[in-house]
Amino acid sequence: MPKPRTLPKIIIGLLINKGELTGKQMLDVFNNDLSEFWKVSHSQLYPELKRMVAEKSVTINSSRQYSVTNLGKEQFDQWLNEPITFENRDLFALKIFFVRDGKSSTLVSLLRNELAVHGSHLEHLKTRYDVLFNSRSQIDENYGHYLVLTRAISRERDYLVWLDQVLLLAVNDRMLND
Amino acid sequence: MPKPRTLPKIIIGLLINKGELTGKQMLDVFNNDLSEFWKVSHSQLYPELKRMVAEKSVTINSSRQYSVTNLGKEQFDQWLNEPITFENRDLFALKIFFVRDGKSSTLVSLLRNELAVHGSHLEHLKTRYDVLFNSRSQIDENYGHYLVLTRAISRERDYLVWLDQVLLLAVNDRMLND
DNA sequence: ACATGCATGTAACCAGTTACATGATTTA
DNA sequence: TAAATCATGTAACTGGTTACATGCATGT
Repeated sequence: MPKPRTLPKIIIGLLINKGELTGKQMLDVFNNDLSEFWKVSHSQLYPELKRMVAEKSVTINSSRQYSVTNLGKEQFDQWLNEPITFENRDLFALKIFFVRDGKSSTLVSLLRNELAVHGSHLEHLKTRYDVLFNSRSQIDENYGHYLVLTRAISRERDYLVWLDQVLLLAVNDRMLND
Repeated sequence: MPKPRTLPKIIIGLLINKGELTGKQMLDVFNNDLSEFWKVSHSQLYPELKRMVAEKSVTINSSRQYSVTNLGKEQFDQWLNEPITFENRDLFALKIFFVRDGKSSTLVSLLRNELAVHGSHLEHLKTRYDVLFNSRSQIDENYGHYLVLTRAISRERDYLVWLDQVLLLAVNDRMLND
């Protein structure tokens, strides 16, 4: 089966958060707010919007502004709740981008899942490091490989710290407002 | 003009570092050593290898092992020395993967360039943060956006620290052996 | 010799880019 | 109203994926 399309979901997410938007306004969000994690060119966006109008997940009004339909909202909710696996992991940044409420339960479960996925990934990387680079000569003889592996480990460590912080905040906020 | 193909360069880089390799052996390197930064499926690799044989950047022997030609080496050297810009930045991890010598001048200049590129990118992100999120309400009202921006900033900070460390080591090693 | 598993090969399809083309709006 | 700029639209191409197909080895 073909892999699920994520661009439509992002478009709907934007419309849910920001209301009516033109294509250009969406492009601005993509290029300013989301560009670290997702890129969209206008030649990709406009045909996609046409398709989505045809599929009735969005509507377009006379001044070329798009709005999300109930069908679109359902599709988005379903997408948001699909579990993120290691292979899908790039979807995480997109999904949290659409979180409006810092103490939403969706955010907490997204964070917990992400922590689990990347925690075990870091373990895997550390194991590989111990196997491959436990002596100076192994490092010297595969220096490039050593570099990219240390980079990956450092990156994952930093990511986990960040995830932990955000999760802690979210959980505290939820407790305070119970 | 079409965007330059990088897969052939990676293949040549592997062959330069490891000598004769079969397709399967290359796939193993991709999936074990390089998977954090580049993915290749076998159905992409084999046709590419055929193309490269036709273009005479590699040769194949009777036991299906590939070797790099002088032409291939030239192409690789040229690619390695092409400057990396902000748009190209994902090439950095690939290029350093092929660095054999921890005190090579190529490594040092790659690192310096990467520091410059990501240093200014971090500045840009921090500026955006200051503009967008200087009050609690701005954070609360765009929490998802706040999250991805803090994530990007943290990631860049960690990356710069790592780059600094590696550069320091490389420079020290070069001085000691002068 | 055949069965099983692994390596290699190929074809159809899709997402995303580049390049080009048209509409619309602003400004001189 | 001409020109210029910006927004929208479209077509061709390509890198990469999925799915399917063939070769080749190894063990029984």
